[in-house]
Amino acid sequence: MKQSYHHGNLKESLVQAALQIVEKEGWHAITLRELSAQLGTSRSAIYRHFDSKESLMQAVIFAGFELLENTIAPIVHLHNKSVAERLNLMGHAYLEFALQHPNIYRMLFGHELQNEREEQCDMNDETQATGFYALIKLLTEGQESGFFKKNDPLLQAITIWSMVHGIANLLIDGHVHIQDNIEAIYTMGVQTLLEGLSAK
Amino acid sequence: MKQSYHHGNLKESLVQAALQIVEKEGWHAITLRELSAQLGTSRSAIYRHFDSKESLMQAVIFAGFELLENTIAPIVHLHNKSVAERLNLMGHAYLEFALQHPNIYRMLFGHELQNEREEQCDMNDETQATGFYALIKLLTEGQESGFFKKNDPLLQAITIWSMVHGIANLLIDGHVHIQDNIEAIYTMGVQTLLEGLSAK
DNA sequence: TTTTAATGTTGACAATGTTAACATACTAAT
DNA sequence: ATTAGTATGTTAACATTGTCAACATTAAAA
Repeated sequence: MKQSYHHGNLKESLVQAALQIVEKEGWHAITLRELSAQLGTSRSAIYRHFDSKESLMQAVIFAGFELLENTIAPIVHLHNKSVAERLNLMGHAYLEFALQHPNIYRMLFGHELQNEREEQCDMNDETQATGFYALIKLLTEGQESGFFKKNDPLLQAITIWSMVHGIANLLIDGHVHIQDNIEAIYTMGVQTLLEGLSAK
Repeated sequence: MKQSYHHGNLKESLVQAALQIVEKEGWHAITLRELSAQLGTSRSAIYRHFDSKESLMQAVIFAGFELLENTIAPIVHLHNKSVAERLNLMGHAYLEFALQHPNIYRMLFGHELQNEREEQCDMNDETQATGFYALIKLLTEGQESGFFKKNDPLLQAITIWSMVHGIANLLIDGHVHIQDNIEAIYTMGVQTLLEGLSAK
C-alpha cells in the first residue's frame, strides 16, 4: 500500500522502462499509455517530466548510447594489445552489441529518430562520439607505426565503420541468412578490410 | 465531370500514389485516408483491392524493387567491360540509387517492413534477387580469371554488399556529414575492398 | 432481363499523443 | 506551525489513424 501520490523517481523510471521496451519489442512499441500503466501512474504524468514523446525518446537514446559506449570504451585502453588487435576487438564488440541488442542498435542509428538523436548528441564533438574518434586515433597510430597505408584517417575510419555497420544491418534486418556463419562473415570483412579482395 | 462511381484503375493508382509519397516523405507518411482523398475515392475503397495497409505496402515494396532492379540490371550485361569495371559501375549505381531515393531505399531494406518484404519476395530465389546473384556470378568469373582471391564468392558478395550498404546507410541516416566528399568515401571503399588498408 | 459479382460509400470503433482544467503533495518563507 | 508557492499527478476530451460492418452502385454473366 505504498501507493503514494508522488512516484518519487518517475523521470528516470520512465527512461529505464522505455529502454526495456525498446530492447524487447523495438522503440515503436513504446506507448505513453502503456508506459504509464506499467509504472502505475496516469497517462499524462509524463508531461511533467518531458515536453513530448519525442523529448522522452531523446533521453532513451542517450541511455542507449551509454550502453554502447560502455561496451566499446574499455577496449580502446588496452594498451598492452597491438593497434590491430584493439581494432579487431572493437569491431567484434560493436557487431556483437548490434546482434544482441538489435532494437537498441536500430534506435541509435536508424533514420526515424535522427532529429531526436541530433538534439541530444553532437557527433562532431570528440567527447561525445568517443568511439569514432578513438577509431581515428588508432588508425593514426597504426599509420605512424607503418601498419596501415598512409591516408586520411577520417576516410579510413568511415570505411571501417561502413563495413561493420553494413554487416550489422544486413544481419539484423534479415537480408543475410547464413545460419551460424556470422563469425565467418565478420572474419571475411576484417580480412578484406586489411588485405582486400584482389589476388596477389 | 468524369466522376464515375468506379475508378477503373484504383489498384495500380494506389500503388503508384503510395510510391510517390514514399519518395517524397517516406513510407511512414502513407495514410490510407489521405491516399484515398488524393485519388478522389473514399477512405475504405482500398479494402476492395488490398486486405490491409500491410498488403498494400507489399505491392509498393515490389514496385520499389523494380525501380532498383531497373537501375542495376543493365550494368550486369555490359559484356564489353571488364568484371572489375562492371562491379564498380554496379556499386556506384547502387549507392547513387540510395542517395537519390533514400526513402525508397529505406523502405526496401529497412527492418520495419521485413514481414511485408518476405511475404512479397524470396531473396533466396535467384530469379528475384537478380542483383545479388549477378554479383556472385561476377565474383566467380573474377576468381577464374585470376583477378580475385579464391574464396567463397557468397562471402565475398556479402562483404561487398555490406560495404556499400553501410556507406549508403551512414550517409542517408545522417551519421556522416562530409559535404561533397561522397565520391571520396566511395572511392576509398572500393580501394579498400580491392587492396585493403594494410601497408605493403 | 434478371441475377450475381465487383467496386465504392458512410458510420462507427478502439488506440494513440496531446492539451486543459483540476487535485494533491512537497518546500520554503513568514 | 501556517501559509503560499511549486512540483507532480489525474481526469476528461480531441483529432488522427486503420479497420470493419452495413449499405449503395455499377459491371458482368446467365
